[in-house]
Amino acid sequence: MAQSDTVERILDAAEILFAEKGFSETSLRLITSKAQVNLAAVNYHFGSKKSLIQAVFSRFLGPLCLSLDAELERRSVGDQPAWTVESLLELLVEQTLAVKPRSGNDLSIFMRLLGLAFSQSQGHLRRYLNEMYGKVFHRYMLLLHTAAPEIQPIELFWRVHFMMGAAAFSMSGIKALRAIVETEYQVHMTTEQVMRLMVPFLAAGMRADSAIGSVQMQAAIKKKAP
Amino acid sequence: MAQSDTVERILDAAEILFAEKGFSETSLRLITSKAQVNLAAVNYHFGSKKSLIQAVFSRFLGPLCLSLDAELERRSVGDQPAWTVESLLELLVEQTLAVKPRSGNDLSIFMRLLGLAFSQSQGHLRRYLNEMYGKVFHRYMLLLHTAAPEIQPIELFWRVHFMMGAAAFSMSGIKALRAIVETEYQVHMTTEQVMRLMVPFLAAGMRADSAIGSVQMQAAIKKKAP
DNA sequence: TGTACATCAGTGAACGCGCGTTCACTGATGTAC
DNA sequence: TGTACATCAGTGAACGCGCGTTCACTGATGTAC
Repeated sequence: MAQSDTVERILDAAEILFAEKGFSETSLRLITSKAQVNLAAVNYHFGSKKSLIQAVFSRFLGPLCLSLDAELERRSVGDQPAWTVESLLELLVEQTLAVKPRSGNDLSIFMRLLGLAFSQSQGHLRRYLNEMYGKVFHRYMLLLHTAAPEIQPIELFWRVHFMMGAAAFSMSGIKALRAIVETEYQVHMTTEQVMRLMVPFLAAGMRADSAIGSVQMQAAIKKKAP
Repeated sequence: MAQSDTVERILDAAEILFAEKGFSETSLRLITSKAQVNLAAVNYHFGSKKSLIQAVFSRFLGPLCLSLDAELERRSVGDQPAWTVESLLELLVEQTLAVKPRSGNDLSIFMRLLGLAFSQSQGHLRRYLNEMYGKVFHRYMLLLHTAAPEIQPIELFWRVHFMMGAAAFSMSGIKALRAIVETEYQVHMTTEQVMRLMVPFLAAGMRADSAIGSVQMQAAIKKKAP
C-alpha cells in the first residue's frame, strides 16, 4: 500500500463486520484480513480494539451530530416556524440520509451499529458516546419537549427510547425485512421509504395520551432530598 | 449436591449472566462457578453452550407462549368482545407479567434476554425460536390485522416490527435506562411500569394515519406477474 | 441375603484453538549540516 | 551534493490467556438372579 489509506481500510472493514456480527464476535484477524492489512496495524493505528470501536462510531456520528447541531442552531435564530414533533423527526431522517453517501455504504449499517451501541454491553462505548455527543442529544430532547409540552419529561424520556428502539431495530434488520416484504407482498421498498414510513408511527406514539396517570405511576415517584 | 438440582442451578445462573453480559461474553466457567457446579456439568447435561442458551429461552418462553395461545383460544370461541389493538398489547403485557414469578427473578431479565435474541447474531437461536414459537406469533399477527383493518398489510408488517423494536430495545437496556431516570428525574420505576408506559405509545403508533400514500410509495410498488 | 453388573450424575484435568496484544525489526521518506 | 540520523507506516512471529469441549474416571443407587 503506497501511503496510508490503511486507517480508512480498517475502518471500512470494521464498520461492516461489527454491524454484521457484533463487537466481540468480530476478531481483529477477521477485520485485518478483510481490509487486507497486517494484523498488528489495528493496534499500531488505534491502540486497541476498544479504540477502534469508538473510532468507527465517531467517523459517522461526528459529521451527523455536527450538521444536526448546525441545523438546530440555524433554525433557533430569527422568526423561524416552531418545531413540531413531526418536523423534528423529519429533520433527523433528512440529516441521517444526508450523511449516508460518505462511502457508498448502505444506511442500514449505521442504524445497526447504533442499535448495537445500546444493546451490547460495551460500557466504554456508552461512556464515550455520551461524552462526545450527549450535548446534541440533550438539545434535541429539549426541543422535543417544547414541541410536545403536554408530555411529562419522564414519559418523554421513555418515548424517545421507544423511538430509538423502533428505528434501530427495524433499520438493523432492514435487509432481511425488505426481502420478506418483497416475496410476501410483491413490493420493493428502499431504506429511505421505510424510514419515512416510520415518521408517522413514531410521531403518533409521541403524541399519544399520557399513561403516567392511569398506571399507578404516581405512587412510585419519590422526591429525593435536595 | 444430593440429587439433580444441578440443571436448575445452571439455568438460573446462565439466565442472569446472559442477560447481564450477552451470550458470547459469558463463559461456561463464569456460569458454573456462579452455579457452584462443575465446569463439565454444562456439557454433560446440555451437550453444548448453544443448547444451554436455547434451554434458557425455552424455560420461560415455553410457558409464556402456551398460556398466551390458550388465552387467544379461550377468547376465540363464543361471543367474546372483539380484540382491539390495545387489548392485544395488554394481553401480551399481562401474560408476560404472569410468567415472571417463576423463580423470583426480575422481569427485566426476561425482557433483556428477548432483546438479545434479536440483536445478538445467534443464528441458531433465531431458527430455534422461530421453529418453536413461530406459530403463536403468526396467530397474534393475524389478530392484530383484524383489530386494525384500516392499515394496509404492508404497513402493518412494518409497524409490527417498529413495535418489536421499541419493546426489545427499551427492555434490553432497561437497567441502564432506569438508572438514568433515577439520577436525572429522581424517580424510581419498575420494569412493569415501563412496560405499561409502552402500551399507549405503541397503540397510537399502530393506529396512526397511513403514510403509504403521502410518501410516493405507490410509485415504487411493482406488481409481479402472477 | 449376597453378589455381579448396569446406570447415571458428577468430576478433575487436560486438550487444542483463536483471541488481543507485544516486540524487534524493515524500508521508505524527510531533515540537518 | 553527500552522509548521518530521525521519523514513521507497516510487518511477521510470537506471547500468554481464556475459551468450549473431551475423556477417563468415581461413587452412589438400582436391578437381576
